Amino acid sequence: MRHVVKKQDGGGNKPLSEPVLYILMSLAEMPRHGYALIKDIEAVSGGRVRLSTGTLFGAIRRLLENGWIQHFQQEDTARDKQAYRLTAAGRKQLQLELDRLKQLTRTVHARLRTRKTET
Amino acid sequence: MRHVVKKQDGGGNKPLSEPVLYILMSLAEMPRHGYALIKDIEAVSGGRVRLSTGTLFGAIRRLLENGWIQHFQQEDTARDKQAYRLTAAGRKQLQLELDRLKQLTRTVHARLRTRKTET
DNA sequence: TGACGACATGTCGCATGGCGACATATGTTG
DNA sequence: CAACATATGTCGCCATGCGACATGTCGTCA
Repeated sequence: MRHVVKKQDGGGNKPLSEPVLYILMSLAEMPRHGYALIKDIEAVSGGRVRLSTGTLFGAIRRLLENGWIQHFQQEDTARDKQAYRLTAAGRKQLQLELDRLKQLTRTVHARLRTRKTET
Repeated sequence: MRHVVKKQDGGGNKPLSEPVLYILMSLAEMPRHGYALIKDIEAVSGGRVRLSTGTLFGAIRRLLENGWIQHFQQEDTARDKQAYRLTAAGRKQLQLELDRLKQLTRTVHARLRTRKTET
């Protein structure tokens, strides 16, 4: 008997993880498939963020379940490429995260200079 | 026989978790004990971030091991309060995280407006 | 032609970490 | 004294990150 309570996030309080944030960010520009995401994220982060496929496809599955991204059919779908695109909900989440990030940055910045005690 | 390879982070590439970031931020202002951290973080985040003690003391233990914070003796140590203070290393990490955050914010901001395809 | 590297998608299992629930004790106040 | 805030800590579940492995295609170059 295990009532596994779905941790459904109604309020949307928890911060996005770095992989998720980068994926949404990448898709905000244009639809991409998995491998392209890895390459783009590596490029846009200056080589610092390199997603492993384990991370990527796990995150993609959850994002699809969330409805933050969805499958996207490209006209020139050459091979087995499955592109994804950001949904309106996903874009909204990204915007919210950006706001959170800005707020956080301001707060940290302030705290780093308001040192009250010298040691 | 399990040679558990210490994931010692030489480069310092991974982002700080939200709890850790807030703890360092709070201690950047002044030394505090555990309970005071919880209260301060809740206040400074506008009530959004409420650390559970499970999260807090786990994080504190790791931060002590890292050498990013250390015990701090208050003169008026009334009871069993154990205060912590940020070390130079911890302050440096917080500064690095701030830089990372600023960079990230800029990038996300840019991507959210450079939409290349309309759907 | 065969080998190699880039492209592309996916699974598995381990370690880490967040967090709710619980346990305990003291100080404060109506 | 009852109730609540202060204060510190543990335990166990579960979600997630991520390296390792598996598999297949495509282009190209010796």
